Amino acid sequence: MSSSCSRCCDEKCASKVPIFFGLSQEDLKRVVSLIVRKEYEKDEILVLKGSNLEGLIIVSKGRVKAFRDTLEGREQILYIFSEGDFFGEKNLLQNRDVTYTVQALEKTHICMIKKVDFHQLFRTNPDIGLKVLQELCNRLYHLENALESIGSRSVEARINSVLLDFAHKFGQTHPQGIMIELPLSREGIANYIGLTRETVSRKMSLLQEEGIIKMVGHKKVIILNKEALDQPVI
Amino acid sequence: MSSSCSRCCDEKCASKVPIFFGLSQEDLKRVVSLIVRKEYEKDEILVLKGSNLEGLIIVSKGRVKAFRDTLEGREQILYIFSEGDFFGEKNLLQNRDVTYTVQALEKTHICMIKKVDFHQLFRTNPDIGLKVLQELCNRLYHLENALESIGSRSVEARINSVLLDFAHKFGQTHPQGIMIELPLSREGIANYIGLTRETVSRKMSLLQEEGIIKMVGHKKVIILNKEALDQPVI
DNA sequence: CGTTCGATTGATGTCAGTCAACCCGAGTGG
DNA sequence: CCACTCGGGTTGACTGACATCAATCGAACG
Repeated sequence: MSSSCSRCCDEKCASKVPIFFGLSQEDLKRVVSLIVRKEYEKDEILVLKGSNLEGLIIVSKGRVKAFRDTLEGREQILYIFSEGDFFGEKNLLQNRDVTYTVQALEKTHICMIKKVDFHQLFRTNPDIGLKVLQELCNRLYHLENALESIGSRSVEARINSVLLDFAHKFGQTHPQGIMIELPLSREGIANYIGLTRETVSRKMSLLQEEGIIKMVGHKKVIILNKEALDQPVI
Repeated sequence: MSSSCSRCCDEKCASKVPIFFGLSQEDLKRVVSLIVRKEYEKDEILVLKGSNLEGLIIVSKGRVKAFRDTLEGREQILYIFSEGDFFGEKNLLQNRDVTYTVQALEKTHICMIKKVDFHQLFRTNPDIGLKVLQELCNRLYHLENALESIGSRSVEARINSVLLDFAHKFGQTHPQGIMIELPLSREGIANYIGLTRETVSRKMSLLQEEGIIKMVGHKKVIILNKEALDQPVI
């Protein structure tokens, strides 16, 4: 837990996280000393909806999904958190229970800062509060966009927007366009945008036929024509 | 603008707003001195998507809707803000343009605090930052719920959840149940939950036939059986 | 090479959207 | 006080797109 390697990882973790950008060396060291690390295997549950979380959790490696079970029995995926993202902020300030279940999509490392420690940090470094505020604004922005595109009745628009979203978050430049390592299965994508896996499958096949994307196996996609995805679909 | 009446209204305004709860008398007075008031008639636009907003806007009387125009030409309503709610926070901290258009649903009074003034206030009263943080968490919570219910394919679930939402925000106790003064027309409700006005109409008629709600004119609804709306709908 | 689980494809049914007609209540003017 | 008008709300018939069910495929792993 406190070997020199994990410590170095901690520092890397802390410095990767936007909310700690701009901290002095000493402050950063203090943050690192407060961090508790943990690892999760694929499919492991990090937190369960309705449980009480003892702190703020920052993803330092890997990807997780945050979702709720709908009344119909589906999962509604709300967020995909990856390197540098954090969650658990609602519990930090208010004494709310977690409002979603978080599950690892792959092997994942996290850092946790306990509630009391964060409060302490917050008091001595008001800038961190500002950073958190900004990050929450970003998340609001993300959700507003998601709501707009899901509220949109056009299924194509939803698919396009989720592909662009993934390209933005996980895309790598590639000779033919943008290569995405998909964080979710077809079913996962379906649960993200409120469709069935079959429909997602069909629509993605269509996009491939049209030469807009190219599937590489099932877990990778190359976006060949990004502009086409941005076009308004009626 | 600074007659004794409007001043008294200002104080009422400031004290009604959760983010100013817990301020000392002097601080409250300072806030009041910074407030600029404005009034809007029904249907007037308060801010236009993409424009730049000079400050934080607090609704002190009336109701407004925040929406975006979708690619399909529909409005996607994101929020209904009423007494005590604020918006414009994204512009306050980051230099983002407004991400939605805000329009008055009825005659509305607002208070505005300029960006610089707010920053000043923020520096001398860090607690306000915490309050804003909490409020943003609430809004995240609201959007997550909205996403869950819109993402849900069940149309009934969407209608039920918007009715419960309105009951929570605008409901008055009534001998027969909860009376709601609807902030939106059928079309508005449809735009809120991603349906058509006809479907909203049909489903609400159904709910009335089942004895779960009762419509009073077109603008009021009494919820007779709140529990039924909470039931999982397949 | 075989097994397994996810992805795809096909056939069918259902339900919300669309278009169109009609209703109703509020406001207006005779 | 009633007739008229107008805009939102309701209702009906039809259509089409997505869900559903079922069969098949195929990639990834041992």
